[in-house]
Order: sequence, then C-alpha cells, then structure tokens
Amino acid sequence: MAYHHGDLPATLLKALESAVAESGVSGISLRDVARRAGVSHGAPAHHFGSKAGLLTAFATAGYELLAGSVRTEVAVSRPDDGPSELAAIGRGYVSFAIAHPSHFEVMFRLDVLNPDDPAFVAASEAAYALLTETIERCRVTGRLHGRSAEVVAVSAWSIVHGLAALWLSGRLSERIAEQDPRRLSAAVSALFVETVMPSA
Amino acid sequence: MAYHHGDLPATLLKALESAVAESGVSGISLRDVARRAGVSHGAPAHHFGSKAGLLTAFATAGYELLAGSVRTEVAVSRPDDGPSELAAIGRGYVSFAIAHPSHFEVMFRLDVLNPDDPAFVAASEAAYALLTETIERCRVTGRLHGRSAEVVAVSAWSIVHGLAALWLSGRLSERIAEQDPRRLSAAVSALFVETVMPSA
DNA sequence: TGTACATCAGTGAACGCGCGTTCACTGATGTAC
DNA sequence: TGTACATCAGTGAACGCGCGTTCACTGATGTAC
Repeated sequence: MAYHHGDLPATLLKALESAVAESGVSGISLRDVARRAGVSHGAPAHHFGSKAGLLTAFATAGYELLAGSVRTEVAVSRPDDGPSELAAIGRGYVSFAIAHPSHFEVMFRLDVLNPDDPAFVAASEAAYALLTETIERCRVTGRLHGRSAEVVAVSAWSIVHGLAALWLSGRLSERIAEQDPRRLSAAVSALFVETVMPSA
Repeated sequence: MAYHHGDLPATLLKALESAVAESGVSGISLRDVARRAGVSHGAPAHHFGSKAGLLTAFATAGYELLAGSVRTEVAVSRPDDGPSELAAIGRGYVSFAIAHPSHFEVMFRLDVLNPDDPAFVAASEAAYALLTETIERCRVTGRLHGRSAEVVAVSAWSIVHGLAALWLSGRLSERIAEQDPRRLSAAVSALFVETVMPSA
C-alpha cells in the first residue's frame, strides 16, 4: 500500500457517503469509513481530527452540492421571472436530495457534527441566500401580493424540505401513485408557485 | 427495589423519550434507558424483546399522539369545512412535533426500528388516513378546483412535515424573526389553504 | 547530480469503554383447592 | 384461612464485539544547497 495516497480526504468523504447510504447516519463509524477507503483506522484523524470533523466536512460539501443543484435548475428557468425561479429552486432542492441522500441526511443532523465550524456555516448561509434573494426579488416586483416574505420563504423551504425528507424516509412513496420523484417535485413546486404567486 | 414495578413498559417509554431528547436517536442505548428507568439493563428485553422493539413501540405511540393532536385541532375548527379542517390538520401536525420532538424524530427513522410491525403499520395508516379523508372531502365539495388530490395531499403533508423538521433541527429558527412555532405553523398552514383552496 | 535534512502522510498497537443480548436465577404474585 | 404450585417480572453476571482516540513509529516526498 502506497504511503501517500494522493487525495485521501476526498476518498474518505466518498467512503463516508457509501457508508451512510448503506447503514444510515446512526450506523457509521470512523473505522468502517477507513476500511472502505482502504487505509488504516487512524488515518481519518490525520485529516479531519475527529469523527465530528469528518461529518462536518461532509455536510459542508453537501451544502455546496445543494447550491450547485439549485443554480443549475435556475439557469434553465425563465429569466428575470421570480416565481419561475422559485419553482426552479424547489426542483433543484429536491433533486439534490434525491441525488445525494447521504449528504442530505447528514446536513441536518446537527447533533453529530460541529455546527459552529466556519466553513460549514458559510456554506449553509450561501445556500439559504439563494432562496431569500429570489423571494426578495418576487417581493420587489409585487408578486407576493402583500404577503409576508418571511412566511412565504419558510413555506417554500418547508414544502421542498418536507417532500425530500418524506421521499427519502420511504413513508411517502409507499402511499402514492407517482413514483418519479422528479415529476412529483415539479408538480409540488408548480402547485406552490402557481397558487401563492398567480401570474394573472 | 420492588420486583414488580407496576408498569415498567410505560416507564421505559418515558425514559426513552428523555434519552432521545438529551442525546438524539444516535446517542441512545438500551442500557441508558434502563438506567433512567431505575431497572437492570436486562429488563427492557423482557418487555420489548430488543432495542428495535422498544423504538418501534415508541414510534407507534408517536403516531397515536399525532392522531390525537390532529383530532384536537380539527375539533375546534369550523365544522363541515374541508379547507379549515385541512389547516387544522397542519397546525395539529406541527404542534405534535413541537410537543413530542423525540417521538417525531424516531417515527421517521425506519432504519432503527421494525417497520413491518403490525401495530406500527396500523398506527401510521390511521394517522395518514386523517389527511386523505379530509382532502377527499375537499375534492368532493369542489374545493380542489380540479387539482390532483394526490399532489395536494403530498404538498400539504410536505409543508407541515418540512416545517416541523426544520424547526426541530434548529436550522430554521436561527434564520427568521418569528420565534413562536405555533404562530409560525398557523401562518404557514393558512397561507397554504388560502392560496390552494381560496373560498372566493 | 547528489546529499542532507525537514516535513508530511499514513501505520498499527494499545487504551479503556459502553454496548446488545443471553440466561440461569430469584423474588413476588396469583390461583386452585 | 392455609398450603402448594405455576406463572410472571426483573436481576446481575457473563459473553464477545466494535468503537474513537492517542501516539510513537516509519516510509515517502520535497527542498536547500
């Protein structure tokens, strides 16, 4: 085994992703992650300090992936139209969660990571800003119809977060006909935007 | 210590609740729960078989509490009015989650319990039925305006579930001005019902 | 090009710990007569 | 009322295990001259 791995931190993060996918956050251990990465169990500490450090780095990467997924959907939405941008954010949020369920799960488990880590805080703020900026744009252009921007923002975040969480928990898909999460999230996002911000 | 405790199963469930509240689902152990209940660490197995059995019984009780909370809110809503019943369900859902965060957390962690347990399945079906029955009532009285009952049901569940999950994760309250979860859930539920099912 | 040396990355043994489950047991309770 | 017995509830010792963290170490890499 080569002593210098090349990019062990990245390999460990990938190993963590598959470990979470297989056994959930509660089932993961540093030693198992090291095993999957093919290194000794002491190696992770060298790069991440502790188990919480590894999970924090993973969650931080999750927020960056989330922001990327949202930006991708927004890029293909109708330009300069707040509501369709908001619907795009919803689709981007859910499709991130579906594509990266392990990241999604860890990101909201503040009990197992270091929630004050500066990089983690910065990444999560940046992702949240995407939502608030769009809602602010809707407000400025009068699309909120006088509704509280805060209530609209919380509702929008809640509906996509809930959809993603319920889908991933498996409690949702077993109860409904629609089995394609992308179509479902598009329908839910559209319902929200069309009713809360009708164009007519 | 008396050999016969009286109602050890109920005491163990209460001990589990406080253990989850203190250390989260990932931090709980059978031995700690037994310690909190003041019995030997072998006692839980006598009543629940295993750790998963205890968690399953706890989650089942959670669904029953959820149904109770929803029924309580519905009982004080405007009678025979689907939409205001739906808003009441939303408030009941969130106020259950706020009042019983430990139950709420365990209920959706299918990885740590026995998801095929008959009592668990029955309790969760019963709770879900409260939602679908109300939406069906709205559909019959024409309040869905031709929208898919399934999409409306998923959206309604998602928005309250997301609100509860985000609130409990702590990621939400640190970003907004409103600090009273009951007022917040009332505002979010009202926004959803008033826009999706306008009375005019 | 070669050599000395500093830094870095990963090893592997060791630590102490708490865990879930099993099981022979003992003490308490309830029932039959 | 008393006695024998069955059932039930909880005990506590024992098991084997995997865990997170520490730390002296060794091998690899990069730099200065």
